[in-house]
Amino acid sequence: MPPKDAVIPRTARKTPLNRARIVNAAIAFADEHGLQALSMRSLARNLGFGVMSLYNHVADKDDLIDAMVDAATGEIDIDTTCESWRETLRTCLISAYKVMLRHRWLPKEWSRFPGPAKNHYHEAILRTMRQADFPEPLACQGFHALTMHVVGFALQVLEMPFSNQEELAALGRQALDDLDEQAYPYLREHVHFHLSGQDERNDFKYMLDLILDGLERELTELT
Amino acid sequence: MPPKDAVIPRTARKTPLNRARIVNAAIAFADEHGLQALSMRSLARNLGFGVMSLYNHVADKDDLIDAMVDAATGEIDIDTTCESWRETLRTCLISAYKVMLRHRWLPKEWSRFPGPAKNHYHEAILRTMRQADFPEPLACQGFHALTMHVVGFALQVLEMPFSNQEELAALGRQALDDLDEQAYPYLREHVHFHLSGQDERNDFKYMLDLILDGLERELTELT
DNA sequence: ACCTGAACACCGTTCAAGT
DNA sequence: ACCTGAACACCGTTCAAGT
Repeated sequence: MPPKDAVIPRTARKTPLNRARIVNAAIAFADEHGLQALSMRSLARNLGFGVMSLYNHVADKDDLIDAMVDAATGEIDIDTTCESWRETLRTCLISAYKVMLRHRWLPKEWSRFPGPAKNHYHEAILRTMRQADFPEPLACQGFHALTMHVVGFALQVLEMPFSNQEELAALGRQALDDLDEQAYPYLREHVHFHLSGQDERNDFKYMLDLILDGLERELTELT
Repeated sequence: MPPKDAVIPRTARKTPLNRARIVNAAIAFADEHGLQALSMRSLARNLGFGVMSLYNHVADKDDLIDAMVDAATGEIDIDTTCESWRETLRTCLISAYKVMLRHRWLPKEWSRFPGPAKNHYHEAILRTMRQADFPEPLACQGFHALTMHVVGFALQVLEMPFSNQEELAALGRQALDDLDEQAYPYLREHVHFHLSGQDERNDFKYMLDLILDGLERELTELT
């Protein structure tokens, strides 16, 4: 055991940097503090390196964010062992939705040039439908309806800046108080409806099943 | 007519700044160059004022962007003269979609704390359904399905960084070339399908009508 | 009331120099 | 091959001073 302040040989002082370490640290940082708080300088400090060290593994900040998006997208669980096309899509999309909630910065960055993980995810959805004999136009329509639902719903949920149930209630009442009764009676009713907890029909899975119902109906009508 | 370089009295040299002028200039700038190119300094230069003049009318950049979002949202046409709830919603949502395409930065900033114009827009949608005897849960579901479709579809369309048809084709072929045939056969097929122009089922209005169909069906089943 | 330049504390990134 | 500090050209915003 070396004494406390032994001089560690320069080369062994710290494990060397690499792309994956940088990307993971960036994701962890953005998960905790938000993507807009992520700077190259703070990230480097966090890793114990000078800023410019990052640029040996990453072209620029944009390249870093692209890599973050693809790494997070890779967390989507693609289970190919399900019995039906419906179950395959359901589990895959629910997993995608959970990834979006885990990485709250992801939905807004979703519309970047697709990396391999996103291609893999999209391929899986399309393959599932085409191999279940969806005609091409229906597969295309289903693809867009389903993928849009995931990111659209995530955006709509995350748009409210709270994390737990009490915060939601507090913010909801605040919103209610801010809304003029004369000008926005139906909006007030809507907020009140959400606060009352009767809106099970409006959660992610319920509306996902509605889309799947529609696809199933169209598919059986065709055969 | 004063000579070319007559000294204009200081007080009349330029029409004074105000919030609306700043917000409009910011919107025009963001429409042209993208929101990420908008800086307080460039905006002020554009208006012919010093940077700090802006802060007499705007709390900070965030306040400015909030104002931009609400001003753009105010461009949504809310027509209350339609004959049916269906036609009212249809025209309103198509108008909202067009606004999103006109201000390409808007969808990503949509999830900000709602201003009066957004409240007005949301109120109109909810009022239309409730006054057509939609029960509260169905109105809530329809509200979220419809509003999500507008911003979700806009995001998905704008995610492709081209503006005209030729660019689309060029970028599509590029995307095709980049996709490994072995790894992504179905994704290649999908891109090819879009390029072939057979995807009329996947435009904004077609899918909007699908949602409206679903709501109409549920409404008539209930009565 | 409205405008302003200087100054501050930050950015991302280039470059030339280190090992 | 990987790391680095100094420097550059930008940010948003505070402040104190002008009219």
